[in-house]
Amino acid sequence: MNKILPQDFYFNETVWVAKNLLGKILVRKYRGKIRAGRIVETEAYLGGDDPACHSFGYRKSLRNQSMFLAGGHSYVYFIYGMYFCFNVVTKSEKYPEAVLIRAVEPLAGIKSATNGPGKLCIAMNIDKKLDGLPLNNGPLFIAESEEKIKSKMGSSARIGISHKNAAKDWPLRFYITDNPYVSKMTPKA
DNA sequence: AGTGAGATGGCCT
DNA sequence: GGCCATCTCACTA
Repeated sequence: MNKILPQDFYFNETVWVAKNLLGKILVRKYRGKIRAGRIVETEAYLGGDDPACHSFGYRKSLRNQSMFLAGGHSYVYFIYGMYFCFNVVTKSEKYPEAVLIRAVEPLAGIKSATNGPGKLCIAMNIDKKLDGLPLNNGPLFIAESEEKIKSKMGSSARIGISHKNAAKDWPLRFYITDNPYVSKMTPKA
């Protein structure tokens, strides 16, 4: 079994974590079975000073309270009335920052598409019950990849940010170029 | 290929 | 009431 990432991996700067999660393995244990995928697309959300982040202005609410946990916890929220999105919390409790996992490449036990944040949560059975959990050895964790993947990284503005948002052009989306499982969505104009 | 609308519901002001 | 860190389908061309 691959080595599980230590919690201090997540204490680093959020952009560093977003870039370095590319290639890592997301593992979901559900009813005694393993579902796993290689992370190929992420986005950084920079907490109190990021107008596109749920915790902008350091406002804490029922929905976003998991962002105020220490790095290495999950933040799962419900969006558009039908989808969940999965994030990894970074840094310390003082900084409500996180990395959105936007797409994974299926490796094991996956039966449907994983090339988007809502779709990968369906494929890996990630929902609100997994919100706020430590990503160590529970039903959901992230592990090193054993083989070195030769891949280039690309970046862009984040997807789905309102055109009125001051942070809509911030280049905080990272992905493995030429990977077919990167989402097809494009930033708003 | 690109655009636009609808599904669908919790949360915030 | 309006806004969403989405996705799919139907439409134009």
